[in-house]
Amino acid sequence: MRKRALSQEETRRRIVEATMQLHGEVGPRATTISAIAERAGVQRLTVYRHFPDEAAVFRACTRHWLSLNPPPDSRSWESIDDPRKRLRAALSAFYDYYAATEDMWTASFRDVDAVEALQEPMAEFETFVAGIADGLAWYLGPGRRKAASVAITVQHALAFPTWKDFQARGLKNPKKIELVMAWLSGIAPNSPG
Amino acid sequence: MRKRALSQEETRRRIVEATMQLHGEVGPRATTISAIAERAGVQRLTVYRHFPDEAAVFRACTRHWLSLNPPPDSRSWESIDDPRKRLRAALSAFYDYYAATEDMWTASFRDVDAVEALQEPMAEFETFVAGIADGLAWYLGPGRRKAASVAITVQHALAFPTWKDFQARGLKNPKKIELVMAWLSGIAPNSPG
DNA sequence: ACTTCAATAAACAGTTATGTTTATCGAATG
DNA sequence: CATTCGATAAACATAACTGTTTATTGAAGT
Repeated sequence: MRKRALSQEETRRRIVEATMQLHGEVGPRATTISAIAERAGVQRLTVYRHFPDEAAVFRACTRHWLSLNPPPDSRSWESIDDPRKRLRAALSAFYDYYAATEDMWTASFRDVDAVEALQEPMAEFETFVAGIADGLAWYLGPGRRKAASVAITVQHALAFPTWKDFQARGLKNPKKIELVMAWLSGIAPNSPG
Repeated sequence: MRKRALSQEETRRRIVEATMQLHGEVGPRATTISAIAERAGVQRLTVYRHFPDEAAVFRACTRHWLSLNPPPDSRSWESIDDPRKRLRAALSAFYDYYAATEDMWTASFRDVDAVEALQEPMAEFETFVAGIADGLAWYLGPGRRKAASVAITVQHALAFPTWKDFQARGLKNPKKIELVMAWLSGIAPNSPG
């Protein structure tokens, strides 16, 4: 059992790949098993042979897509001491990531309420982002009185819909970062860094 | 011809009302003619008798909903001379409006790409908001160098998705306004007002 | 009283999807 | 060379929804 298992893997891969494409193009909500089978060039029954139902395909798709498009790794900016430079680095990493993965995140945020299988990974991602934002905000070290505003601003700045709004208003990524930094200087003008 | 025309009007009203409810609850995309008929307590054929197709029902629904839920009127803050107080008043009006109409705007922003009949009114609303934002930003009178950042910040602040994000992060409306004002003080700290 | 016509009731044909069953093909495996 | 089994092919039953047709009912209009 070698070639057999390989070609089976290959079929499965084609199904997951087709699902990924459709999720990016029409969104998870409008992605049907029929369309997946057609796109993958297999029979509908073959999809059912590999996955019990739509939710299972979606889960496999999410896993695979995340392995191909890993979110920014906080280690890449943790070595930066200056809190403002560190925040810039993080914003830059996230905004580049969003620019490269815009279609999928647009579709996912739009469809998350309607597609049950999407809710857990999306909630996990939002928790991940919020955690990073809180860490970055903490190192900005504003007074206790302003900590909440700084944290919320950084959370808001790191969120995909905010990037998307900036993008729609014609801001390039560097300008987006400058804008967020300017906002923060209005809240905590005397913060270190 | 009196009672006849009235009861016909009444039937039409019930259809439009049912459509409005469904748009707020499940969104325009998932609102079917079958569901409208059922909700309105009429036969499906009766809906077709009043409206040629789904798009026509949606147009009538949009018109009626906007007449029941008119967006903020700029006249209510134009008399305020202080540009920052004026901005606060406008933000307050929009944020109260969004709080009162959250469901409909959430569904509309989510479904706009998928529902053709929604695109024109949504584009019109966004143009309306952007125009108000630009007016408010102009009166803040920042230097030429910072005018764009101020305008984009005010546009962003007045947009529904921004209100929604603040809301999801637990900010009450007054806090939302304070946050936006703090952001602006970071861009144009020496602006008049 | 008689007519008009808005709305009901019930069906039709067509589309698109789901999930399942049965039979067959054909290349990899032993 | 015979067998295994992943994939094909084609059908079935089920479910929603669209848009249309035909016939009927019953209150409003004259």
